[in-house]
Amino acid sequence: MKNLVIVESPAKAKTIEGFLGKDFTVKSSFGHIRDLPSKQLSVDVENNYAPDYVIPKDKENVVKELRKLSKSAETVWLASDEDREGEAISWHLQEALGLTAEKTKRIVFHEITKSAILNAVENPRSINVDLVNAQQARRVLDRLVGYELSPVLWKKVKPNLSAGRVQSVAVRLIVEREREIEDFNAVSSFRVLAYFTVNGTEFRAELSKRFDDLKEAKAFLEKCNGADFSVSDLQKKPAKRTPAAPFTTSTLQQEASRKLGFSVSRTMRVAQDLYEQGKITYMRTDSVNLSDLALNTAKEEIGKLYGEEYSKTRKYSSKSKGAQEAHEAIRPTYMSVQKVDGDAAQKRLYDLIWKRTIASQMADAELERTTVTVGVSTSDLNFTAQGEVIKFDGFLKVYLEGTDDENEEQKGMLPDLSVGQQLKATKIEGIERFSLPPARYTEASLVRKLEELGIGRPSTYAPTISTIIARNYVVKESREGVERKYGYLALVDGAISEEVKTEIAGAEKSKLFPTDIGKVVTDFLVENFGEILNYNFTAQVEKEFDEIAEGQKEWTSMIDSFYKPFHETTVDTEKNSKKATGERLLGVDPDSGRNVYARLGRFGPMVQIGEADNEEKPKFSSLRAGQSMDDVTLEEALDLFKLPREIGEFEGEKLVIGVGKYGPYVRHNKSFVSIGDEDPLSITKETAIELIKQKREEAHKMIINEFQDGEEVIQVKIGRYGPYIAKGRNNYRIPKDVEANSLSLEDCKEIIEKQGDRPKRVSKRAKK
DNA sequence: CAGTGAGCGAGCTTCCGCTTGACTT
Repeated sequence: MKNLVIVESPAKAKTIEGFLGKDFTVKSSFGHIRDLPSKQLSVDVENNYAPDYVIPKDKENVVKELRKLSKSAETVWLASDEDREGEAISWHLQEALGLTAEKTKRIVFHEITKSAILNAVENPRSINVDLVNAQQARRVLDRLVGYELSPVLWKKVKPNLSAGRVQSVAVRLIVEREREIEDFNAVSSFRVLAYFTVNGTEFRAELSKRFDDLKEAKAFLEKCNGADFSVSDLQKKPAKRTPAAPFTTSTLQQEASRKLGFSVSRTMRVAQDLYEQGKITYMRTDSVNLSDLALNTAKEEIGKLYGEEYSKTRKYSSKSKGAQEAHEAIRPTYMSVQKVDGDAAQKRLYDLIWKRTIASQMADAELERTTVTVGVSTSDLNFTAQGEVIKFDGFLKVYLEGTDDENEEQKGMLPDLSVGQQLKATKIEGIERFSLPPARYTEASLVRKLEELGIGRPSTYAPTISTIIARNYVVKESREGVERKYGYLALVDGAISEEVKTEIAGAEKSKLFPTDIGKVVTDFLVENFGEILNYNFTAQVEKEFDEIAEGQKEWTSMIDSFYKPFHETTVDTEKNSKKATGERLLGVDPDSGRNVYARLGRFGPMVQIGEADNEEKPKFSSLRAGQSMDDVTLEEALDLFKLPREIGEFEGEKLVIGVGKYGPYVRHNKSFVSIGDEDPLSITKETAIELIKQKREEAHKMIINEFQDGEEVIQVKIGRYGPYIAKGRNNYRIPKDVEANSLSLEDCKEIIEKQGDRPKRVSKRAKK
């Protein structure tokens, strides 16, 4: 073999191999091939921060193969991405494969086109050690922060917690937003709207002033009664709209969330599928740049589909802070492919990417914006209305970026009007409106905020969200709003009516809420490790990484000046700070006269009666799902101690209501049945029995077939992942090509036999 | 799988960024 080319992604390897011809073998490293082992710190803080890199288990085979191939190759071309991480990947490859400088060449390209790759091969260089060192600094800093902070949390808050440069700031954003919302006081005011009809077209105008209360609004409506309305001013102004830049990872996640309702991880999964099928370019990128080839084919396509006048070639440049620009923007591989085969999600996401990319290369939309002012004969106040007419649709023909602002109103067309024209108001309304608290984060808007702060990378946005949810710092939830009353006035046909209407306020769909744990951990970290929790921390260290990359700074001395004071703080905090429990005194238990607290315990949020250092031991109870340490009342806390309770007998066995790890339940003869939304304090015996019967029926429905095999029972059942065979405590997969309904006892035994002696399924508790 | 929360102490947990599959009851 003459040439071995190593890239990061296997899909990329396949494409490039086609460009390079048969003298080149192209292989993938599947990302990083060496890393710090996760079991230990693996950074020698006594010895100039020497990192201890190892080849992880799941990369052993990759490295083995690359080592073999590189031995027989004349030249090894390291073609990982041209950013900090990519440079480090090349360096680790060189080290791990034992490559000599003579036979190794480093090449880079930003777009996967034949000319870009051939050009890269013509211009090889050697590995940029400064850039590698910047990556080592990044890696070592993250390890030191994560692996020194997390153990402090285990000691001072709760085991199994984690902290890090990225995740802890993400949680802080959510915690602080929640507190802004909690502290928010809605102010109401009266908005006045007038409806006019001209030549059969109705339009709505809003009074330039809002009134503080109903009385003022009513007084104004009384003035309007019998007044004359006329157009006092009419302004027409041309305006234009410009298309959004092509997709990056972050903007794709935001648009897929707004328009398709995809979670951040779903978007990435579907995009990965499209990428592997060669339909789109790489999906983890912070670049908005399009290759010349893409610009040209987009232009061609737009001309063909919509006409030359719709085309406008635009080059975009990134403005985001940490952008490293190793790839192109996310775009269709072939601009001429308007639709793809695949499942619905793939089709929809591709459609979004195609439209966004095409629109980014289209002409501005030209509009005419009209503002009309309507005077009132009995008042100095005016009504105004805005209308918009599209003169040339331009990119709007294809695509308009979504918005997160739920209150944005669509501007429609206004009828033809002239100054001085008399108008007749068909209706004038006074509506009480409330100011809105800041919006809670969605997954996608959190990603946007993190990107804005330069925190995290395209490959980590989705995993970061998974982590903070897995640690139970944050929950993604929908919550029902509450009914709110608002005042409403209407002036119609010379009479003013007054009403109190109701609306639903504060409803949330798939938003991120902090948990009690998230709040306690954030408060603890902000108090003790303010530097790292600072929103600018990443930006600051990034600046230093850049200096290292430019050869102006030594990476170990940068780490040293960070680590020395940081380590001292961790030691000091471990020694001197009290346990962080978020304890709150709720009041006094009337039965015992002892204090009742809400606090965070080893197993999560709980309430406690009495103190630990008292003679009488304290009593404890976990909070229930939906309850929070911040707002649980004394009464609710005392209710928690009323469980478990007996509510009667059924089939000669006791019925006991309790609340466990998986929510409220009724226990009957060793079996547990979830009671769902029923209140465990008031559920009746009849309801409980009904639920038990339902559960029995459902369990019965799961059984497709049942065989007696001597002493044992073998069942064919239908579960979440399709049909399976159950014997004793063990479950067995049914091969894909087998019809579950037609399985005989012999068939089942054969399948069980084949899958063999699997380890007996044991509960986690039993293992312990 | 429906408990636990004091104290004792062993042994466990943990980061961010680069990449894909294997596997699920």
